[in-house]
Amino acid sequence: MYVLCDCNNFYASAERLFKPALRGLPIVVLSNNDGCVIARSQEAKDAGIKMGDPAFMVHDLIKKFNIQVFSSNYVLYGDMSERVMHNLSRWFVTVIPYSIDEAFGWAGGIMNLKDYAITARTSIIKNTGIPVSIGIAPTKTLAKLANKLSKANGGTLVLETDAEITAALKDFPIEDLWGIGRQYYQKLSQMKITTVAELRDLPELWFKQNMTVQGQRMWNELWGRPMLQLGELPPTAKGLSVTRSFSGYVMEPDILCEAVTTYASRLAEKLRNEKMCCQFLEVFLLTNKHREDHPQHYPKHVHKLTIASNSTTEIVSVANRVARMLFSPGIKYRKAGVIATGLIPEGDLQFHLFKEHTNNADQVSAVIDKLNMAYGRGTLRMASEGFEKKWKLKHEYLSGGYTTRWKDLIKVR
DNA sequence: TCTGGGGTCCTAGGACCC
DNA sequence: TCTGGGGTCCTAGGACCC
Repeated sequence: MYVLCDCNNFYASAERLFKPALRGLPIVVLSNNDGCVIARSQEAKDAGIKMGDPAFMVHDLIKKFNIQVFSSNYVLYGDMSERVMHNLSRWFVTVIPYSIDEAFGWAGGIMNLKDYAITARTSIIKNTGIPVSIGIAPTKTLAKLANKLSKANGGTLVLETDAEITAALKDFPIEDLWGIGRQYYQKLSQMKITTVAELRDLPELWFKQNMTVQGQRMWNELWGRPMLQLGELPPTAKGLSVTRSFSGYVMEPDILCEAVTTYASRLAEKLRNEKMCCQFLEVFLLTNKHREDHPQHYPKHVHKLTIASNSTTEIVSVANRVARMLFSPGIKYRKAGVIATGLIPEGDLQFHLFKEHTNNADQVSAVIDKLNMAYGRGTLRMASEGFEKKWKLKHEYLSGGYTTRWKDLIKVR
């Protein structure tokens, strides 16, 4: 049986955990740049704040209901996530994180699954302070569905028999099903299909023809036939990227390069963290797609590295060159990104037949990592990242690093 | 004025090969 | 009058996830 455990209102729950005075008050967490709402406590949902609402458009609601606003604090969420995952793996075997706030797992050979799920949930909540929900079923798709239903069922739900599964599908709205997004929802609505029970009764061929093989897999999973494996540990990423919006518009190549340098060096750090090198480096620029009155420009270029690399100096110099080439004067840029693909493990590096390989660049990177590990990120960095950082993200409502920074430790007394 | 960031998988179509 | 069949690789775009 597949298990899906997820954290309820994760970011909002994590913020509230370290500010107990906020218990019962509505909370929202904003995306990077304080752009839009990406997490809400139950109270904020009740107040009418929707997922993805731009912050400036819900300003009045925030005032009216005294909603507490936070910028996203990924250091805090990442650390809390690890704690939840760790606790979860004490109860279920092969726990595979699916996102920052949920994980799949396997439950085999357990006598009374329903009681077991309740005990596991209680323990995880007690140890982490984060409320979680647990769904268990014969396939991943059904486990996701059970998880969603569990929230109105005291936080756990086990679907074991065919009768239980059929009953669960009966009133389950298709738009809440894993794998049904906006487009498929619209298409199905036009066919007057509204519940998963109705969906499951369509012929298999329909899924293949209208929703590719992914839809076909979903259909089988709904009938209790597992098509999706738990996955490997750790799942090896296909690509890594760092992309950010600017706080304002960028129109000068030098400023743009400061930002791209910063993203590129973060990317190099991420690669080294994963012990991977990239063979390709893509750089892209973006204008504000919400403004129809501005000329739009979204150039991109993929550069093939002669030798795969994860060194800060190399990645930064390539990214900078490409960014300068893509830049076009008179355009108001809003966002830029650097993407590493063609990842290979550090150990499998293929050197150049005719070029001598020196590891100077790698030594520089090693020194950067060592100093930044000891004294904090950004202690040693590339000068081309600039000093003023006018383009830098907004983070007006950032909470503390309660679990990762000594000076932010909560004082009990 | 102000609208996130990081991913995955799949398909169609074009360019090319013999 | 009538112009094949079997591939590969790459890119763009569309759908989805949290």
